[in-house]
Amino acid sequence: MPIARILFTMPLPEPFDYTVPEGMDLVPGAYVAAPVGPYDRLGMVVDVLPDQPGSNRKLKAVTSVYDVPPMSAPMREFLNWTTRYTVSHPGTILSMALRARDALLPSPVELRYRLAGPPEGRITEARARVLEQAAVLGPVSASELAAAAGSSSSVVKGLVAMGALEEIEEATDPPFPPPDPDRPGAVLTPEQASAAEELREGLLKGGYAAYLLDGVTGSGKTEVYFEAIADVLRADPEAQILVLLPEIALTQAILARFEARFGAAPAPWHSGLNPKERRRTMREVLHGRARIVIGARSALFLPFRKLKLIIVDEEHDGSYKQEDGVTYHARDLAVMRAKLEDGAVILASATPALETVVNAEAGRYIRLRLAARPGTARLPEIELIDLKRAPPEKGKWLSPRLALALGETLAAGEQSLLFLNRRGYAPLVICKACGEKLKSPGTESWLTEHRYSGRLVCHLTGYSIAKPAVCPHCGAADSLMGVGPGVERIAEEVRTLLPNARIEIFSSDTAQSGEATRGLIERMAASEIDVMIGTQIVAKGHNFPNLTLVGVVDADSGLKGGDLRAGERTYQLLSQVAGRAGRAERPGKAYVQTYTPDNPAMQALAANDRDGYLSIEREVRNELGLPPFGRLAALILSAPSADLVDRAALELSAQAPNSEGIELYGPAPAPITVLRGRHRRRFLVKSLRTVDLSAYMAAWTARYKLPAQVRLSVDIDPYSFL
DNA sequence: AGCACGCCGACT
DNA sequence: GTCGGCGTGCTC
Repeated sequence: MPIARILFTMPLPEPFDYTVPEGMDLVPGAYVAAPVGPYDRLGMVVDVLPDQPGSNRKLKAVTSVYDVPPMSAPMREFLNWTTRYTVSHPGTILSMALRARDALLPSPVELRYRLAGPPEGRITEARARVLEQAAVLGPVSASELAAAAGSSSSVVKGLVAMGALEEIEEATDPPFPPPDPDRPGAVLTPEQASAAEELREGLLKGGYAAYLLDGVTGSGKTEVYFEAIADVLRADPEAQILVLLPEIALTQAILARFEARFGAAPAPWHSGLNPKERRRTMREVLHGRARIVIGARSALFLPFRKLKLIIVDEEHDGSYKQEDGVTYHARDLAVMRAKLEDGAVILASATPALETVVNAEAGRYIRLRLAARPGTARLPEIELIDLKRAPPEKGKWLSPRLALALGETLAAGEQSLLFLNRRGYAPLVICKACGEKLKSPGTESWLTEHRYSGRLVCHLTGYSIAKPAVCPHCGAADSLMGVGPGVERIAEEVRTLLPNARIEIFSSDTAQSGEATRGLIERMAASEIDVMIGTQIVAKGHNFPNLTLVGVVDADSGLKGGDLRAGERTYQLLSQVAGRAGRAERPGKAYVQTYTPDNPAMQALAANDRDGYLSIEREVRNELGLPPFGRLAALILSAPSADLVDRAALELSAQAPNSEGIELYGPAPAPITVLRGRHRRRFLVKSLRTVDLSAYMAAWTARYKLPAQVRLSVDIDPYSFL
């Protein structure tokens, strides 16, 4: 009997072997059930080997095969590659691809009833009412039909027996309506049309290609990639398309734009789906019926049959980096997936990541530029406010210039947006009596005061306490004082400044549910809010036509903190926030408050010189051998006691293989030294671009047997160093 | 991932 | 004296 090598959706290091029962037809990629221990588990065939007659290995048999198309070869290659790249177990990566297991089963069905032939028999009043309703409602369930007719469902059954009604089975998870590429799209500007044309030529040639769609905010990137989607839909009736968006941007608005262009909403995939929606999307994807999928980063792992185009919108967005569990960057993986699928990938952004720009300049990506904003909308004028020269009044955070502009904007009936990337009321709580700064236990991280909830919260560890009445250090009463601004304090200041303005805070505290987020965005769009004060959550692609003033309260905050991408992120965030202003016919104005107006990021921002900023940044990174000019990996060890983790770190350090082009830093206390009761130590590994750093990390960690209670995690290309 | 097996604290 | 805590090891 042949032997099937099966990978299970469990964190096992390798596939297991099973015999293939007589008559079972297995191919690589087939989804199967097979016993692991006492239970049948879901697995995927990675290989089928001929019988090995000499072997007397006792193997269990495969139980059953799922009646669905097997996973495609490029998808399997992609999972293999991701396994190696992220230094994970293959089974863990497989489970990311099979998140909704019931998608492998046919859709459950419901019985529905519709009009059939002429009734044979007496038509009572109740029967007539049911038939009348059946004509109006179309196929519905017996109970719905009976309720509408004011009868009982036995009347419905009676009509079925008479042949007047017909019972049909209808899928609970119906297929998604197919998109129509030939509906009229937006009228493209000449610039958009030429970008769309270049894409079309490339896409019709087929094969792998990567594009950077580099267009300022509001330049119509979406319209351009809509045309690329239409081209791919037309060219191949089986081709599937994946559109990746940052989770926060997956709103009703973007779905509505797809629906307007293609006559049907795309299949959605994001963390907010319920199990039924999840299995529906996954089933339609794996059968190849869902043509367009729009999703957050995890949609990259859906088992498409024939994925020909991937679009990564807002490709610079930090939320594409998955930070816990298996760490990956969805943009980088999307490029690899397109390569393996022999398809195309389009990275779209107004502020592309340095990595992406460098790839484009090296010729690895084809760059398409969109410079103009369509219609009359213009990029806002950006003015730096030097806080050293024009400081706010004592105890205030808004400089006179910005305060004045807020008043003028309100008087003109227009909207303002203040941006401050600090949640809560005050980022630091200090005791006036003893000078103690309140910290999260076991860390050096300050507690933030939240007046809204009356609590002190650690934003790194999630630790929170009710604000104490006395100082926990010296016991002084009424001595605790919040220092520095958070969005709540700015809101308070604006309330004093503009008592009649309608003010709202937009942060992860006030927009905890998708519904709350949507509500805020809709009210802002409908001009029901005069001043919105938000954290970086506001810096996404929302369109507020009446927004004409943007104020950046503390542009310097992002530049602190030793993160290698801090400068780049600040630049992106600020130009995105500034880009919120004046998207419709009104010109916008942005004020950026800073203590470091001479910083290259600030200068480039004021001059609207993105490329100038990037070239400064690339010099620095090139000199230091940092990404994208070198590779970086982090390794974090954790254990319940500092002693244990220190000993393990020392041993691990001694076992590090010596290798050309590798520099090892650490062990050092990880930036969050204690997390959920575990002490953490971190290594940083820097290598040349030419080194396979994943392989190095795998080799290093494989040769070391972890002591009990010590855990290890590897993050290839870490973004946050926390 | 589950699940069983196995050694140390508070209970009917 | 047991019930049960979760640490460790195993699953073709």
